[in-house]
Amino acid sequence: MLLTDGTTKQLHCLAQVQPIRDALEVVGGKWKVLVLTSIMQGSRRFREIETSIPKLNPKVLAKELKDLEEHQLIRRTVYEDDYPVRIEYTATEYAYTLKQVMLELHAWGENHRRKVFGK
Amino acid sequence: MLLTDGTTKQLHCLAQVQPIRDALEVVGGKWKVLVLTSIMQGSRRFREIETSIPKLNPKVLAKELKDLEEHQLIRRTVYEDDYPVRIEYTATEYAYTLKQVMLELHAWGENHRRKVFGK
DNA sequence: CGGAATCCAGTATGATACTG
DNA sequence: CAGTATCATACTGGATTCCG
Repeated sequence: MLLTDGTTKQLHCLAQVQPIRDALEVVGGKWKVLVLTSIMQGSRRFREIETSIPKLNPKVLAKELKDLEEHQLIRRTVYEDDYPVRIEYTATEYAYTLKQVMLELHAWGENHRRKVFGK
Repeated sequence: MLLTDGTTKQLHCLAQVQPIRDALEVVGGKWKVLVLTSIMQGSRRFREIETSIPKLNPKVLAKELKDLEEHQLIRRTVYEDDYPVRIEYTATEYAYTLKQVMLELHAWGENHRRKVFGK
């Protein structure tokens, strides 16, 4: 494709970057990765997740869980027959497709810390 | 390592996730990737970068540039001999180490859009 | 227990104008 | 041109309390 004028180039660039921004919207933010990891590591119940992550308060956790569920990364299951009703969160199969992304982020972040914050 | 008590497990989990959070802090946010990409694609001067990204205002751009420079992803060069003084931004070699991360984010984000926002 | 409701602070973002 | 100053607004994150 020929990119001779500024506008086309601009639109092209924006379109290219959009998927990256989409991905960042899903895993970005202060808590998403932490919450997801906690669930993947076996935390299932609201309180369990909450206490596994210092400084995380219930309001924020509630929102994070909703976001993650909307993006189909976790599943919320209600066990009605129990009393009091038991609710559990589990990671979906789909959540594990993030593995490569996480590995890359992890590797880069680790290296970056050494580089910028001194070894 | 034996993880028998909750605290140890919690700390372990936090430490593991920290690099990911570090990386997200660098490339996360609404504009970082856009600005960096624009520079990598050849925008060098402040105004050039600004006009290449719709809705981005100078105050925000100034901050993003500072952040990116602090993390050594871009370099700010002042050409004193010119008048008016010319200032140029270029991507560092180091910035290109983000390539794999970007590729993964891009691939996942593209797939995610198809999955969640319907094909 | 699993949240929702309320209130509040801090930061991010934005529009606009201005300066060296 | 390359920003900074100012003011306004939005969004995020947090503390606390309350409810079924």
